[in-house]
Amino acid sequence: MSLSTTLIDKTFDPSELEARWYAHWEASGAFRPERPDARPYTIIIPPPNVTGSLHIGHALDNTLQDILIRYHRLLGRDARWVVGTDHAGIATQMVVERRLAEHGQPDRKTMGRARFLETVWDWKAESGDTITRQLRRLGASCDWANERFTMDDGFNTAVTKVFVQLFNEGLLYRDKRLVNWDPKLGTAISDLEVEYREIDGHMWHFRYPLEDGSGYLAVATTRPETILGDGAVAVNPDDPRYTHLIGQRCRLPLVDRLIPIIADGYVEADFGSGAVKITAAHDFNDFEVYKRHPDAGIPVINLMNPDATMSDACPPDYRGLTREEARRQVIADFDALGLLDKIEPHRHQVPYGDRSGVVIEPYLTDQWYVDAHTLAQPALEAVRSGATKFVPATWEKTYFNWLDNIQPWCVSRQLWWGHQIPAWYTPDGACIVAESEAEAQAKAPGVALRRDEDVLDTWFSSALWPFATLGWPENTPELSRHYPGDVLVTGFDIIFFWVARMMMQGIHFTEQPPFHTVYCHGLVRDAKGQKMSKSKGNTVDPLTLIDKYGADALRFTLAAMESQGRDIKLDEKRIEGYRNFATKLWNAARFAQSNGIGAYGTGANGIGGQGITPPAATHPVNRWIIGEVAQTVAALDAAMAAYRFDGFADTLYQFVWSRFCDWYLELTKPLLAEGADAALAEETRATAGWALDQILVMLHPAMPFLTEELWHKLGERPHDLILARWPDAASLPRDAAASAEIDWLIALISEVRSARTELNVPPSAKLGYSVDGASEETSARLAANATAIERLARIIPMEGAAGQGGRLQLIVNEATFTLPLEGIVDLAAERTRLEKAIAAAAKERDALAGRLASPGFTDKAKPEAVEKARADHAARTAEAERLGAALARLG
RNA sequence: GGGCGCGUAGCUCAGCGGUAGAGCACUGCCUUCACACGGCAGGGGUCACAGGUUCAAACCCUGUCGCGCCCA
Repeated sequence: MSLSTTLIDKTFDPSELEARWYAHWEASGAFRPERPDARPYTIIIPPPNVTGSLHIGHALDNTLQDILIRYHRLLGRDARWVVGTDHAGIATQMVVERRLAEHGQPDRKTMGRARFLETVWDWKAESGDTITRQLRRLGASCDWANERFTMDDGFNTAVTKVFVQLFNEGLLYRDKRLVNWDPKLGTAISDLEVEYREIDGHMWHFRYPLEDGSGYLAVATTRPETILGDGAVAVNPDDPRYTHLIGQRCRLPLVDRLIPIIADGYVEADFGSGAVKITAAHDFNDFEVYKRHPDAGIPVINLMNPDATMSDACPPDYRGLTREEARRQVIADFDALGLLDKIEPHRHQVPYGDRSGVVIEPYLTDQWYVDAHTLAQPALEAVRSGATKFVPATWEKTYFNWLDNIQPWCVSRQLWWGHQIPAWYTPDGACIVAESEAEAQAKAPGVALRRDEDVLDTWFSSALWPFATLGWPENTPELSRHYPGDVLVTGFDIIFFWVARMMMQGIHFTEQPPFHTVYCHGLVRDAKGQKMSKSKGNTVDPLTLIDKYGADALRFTLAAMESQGRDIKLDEKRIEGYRNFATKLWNAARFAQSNGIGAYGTGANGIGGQGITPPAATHPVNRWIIGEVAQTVAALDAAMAAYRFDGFADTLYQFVWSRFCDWYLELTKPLLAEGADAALAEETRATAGWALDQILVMLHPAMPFLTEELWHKLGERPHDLILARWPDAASLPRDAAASAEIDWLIALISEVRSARTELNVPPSAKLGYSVDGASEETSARLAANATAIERLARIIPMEGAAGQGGRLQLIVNEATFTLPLEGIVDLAAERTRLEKAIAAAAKERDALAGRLASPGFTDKAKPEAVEKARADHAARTAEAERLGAALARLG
């Protein structure tokens, strides 16, 4: 591609230039320039699912990260955005299994583990670059050259080492506990993968005959099928209805088993019948009760097979039935025995697998657990001490709450796709944990070993992402340079998944928290505020939006709407508006180019195009815009330091459109016109070129494509914009006198325009004016800015005083401007206009007077506030007086 | 049941102690030599409600009402 300067086209086509620039940046290594002496700046991407595709939440998350990375790269930091994808165990395995079914191929079990895994790797190879391609469309300037994957060899080494070390430290162990079992997927799943749905169910009341034949105990349950596994009945110790039964036994119908009646505070007397069946193997609460009563002899009976059909532990009649069939059968059998007391409608929470959509079964199995409670303590301390900060800080509470109550973390999954657990079993059931089979074998010479078939929870490996991506467990230069990272940018909904686990493992294995800041953004919702979901059909595809409006417009929209974690209601109108903004800048650059304004410091003077130091401008408008740039840079720096992406975008929007385009370009048109002072024109072209360059740099983090294109269109450059230098606010000159003059000029022009419109003066009519009470400074300014005033306000000075007829009068500071409008102006309309202005000034004057007179204000308020009130009061008083005089002159 | 957050212009949202802001939408005018994806000007808010603190409250405190989310 040619980087030579060319004329800027009349139309701006985002798609063409986006593809061109992205390829160029990536090929030229611009995403990670060699900066060995610079301070590192590191962001670790929350790795997207390798077989997923980019949704609008990713677009937000990665836009924010890219803005941070590009900003810091422009600041000269050794910026690195570590990128890669997650193998996403369950999700990916499900996708592949579904594809096999769709294509009529043998299922997983039929084809066997080895062939199935080959199929998954094939699928990963085929579809795995979809999401990374989409990230590129967005403009994400990641370090692709070092892309990682949570199942690559290096990761496998890291995962194995972590597993073995935690095991050796006693922080990882095998245990038989209840897990959330997904009978459809045939695996344990995380608490976080369980969603509770409100279901209209029933509360069945059954009669359990007392052992001594003295009657029945009514037991209420929502899950009759688990009666077959009951090991006890519990009542509240303070429930007078049942105290006499505590310690007795009752006979479990259908099973004909005697079970104890125990007392436990967990039972609520006024819920159900006040007597709760205890099925330790199928209910989390019941399991806790069981553990609290070790002497009660409560049996733990696993009623189900892994697919949730009834197991051989049930009486013969129920074996092989599904959960649902068993429920119906149990109810019918109780009814037949006359032991069904009553059925009440009952709305309750039922756990469902968020991926499989089936009811989750609390299920007693052998699994591997991590002692999360122990690992959580340093992770909590890191945030308490401020070593890691949440932005906004309110999310710390969520983090604390979750880690404070964390349970042992079940890390084994009955899947094939994932890191296989490095544990081997001897024929007599002994378990050997080792980094390799050879090592395991060495510990048990001559014994046949069988490897644990299960794999690790995806989050077990994701937790290592911030350091394993940098080469850990090797002590690589990359690791020492880029770890810990600077900021993790993620949705608040993922604090439990990502943040907490990365903090726990990061601190345990590297002794440092993996990032000093966690920025949590909100969810992207549709324009009505509904959460987007495929089932609702209200999702928006970021790629479609990019096609329609350009990546820059989408990025800018997401940044502008991101205000510290609040959810974003995405309205396409907003994107359209920022597309218009991009077009505005494009046209401004086109205008600049047609006026001989180009890359600052290139061409004849050839300073090299760095454009850091502004030209030594003499004209107030040029000195003013340099000061405005300085102010803008400072505001942008402050916004970035505070992670205020909305403030960053808004500052740019206002500066580019409302300052640079609306005023600077308009005010300098006369200075560039034919016949204007040549030296001044040259100065103005230089200043405009410089200011435009700074705009491109400042806007680049948010709109990288458009700005890079214009950067090159405007002149020969020694380097791409992506590698330019961010302006230094402190070193830019600010001229208070020039600012005051231009502010005055803008106020004057605005006053005139406003009055003209109000009095229906035709826009084309050029009016004469005279001025009274003008200070020397104002007179000088009027003379110096005569051309701009004529052009933008369409008024020219006239000889002599105004006559007695119709006239338009306006006040700017101390001066009164009179525009005779004999026959044109409607006297009544002008009177109304002046009266309105007087009323406004008087209202403020009186309010200020009231405040100044009120007791306490002058001695209790801050001196600055008092001073400002006095100054404002004086100004409003004078304004009202001058307007009053003007009204009097109308006659 | 516990916790968090939100109610500011028609819409979407900033502002969080010193005279109410932005974008979009709306109204009027403008085929002005960068841009109609534009220019100029304008209308529109008792900042949910009720108390309190303060010289001063959209902003701090308490309560009420309405909405949302998370955890159990």
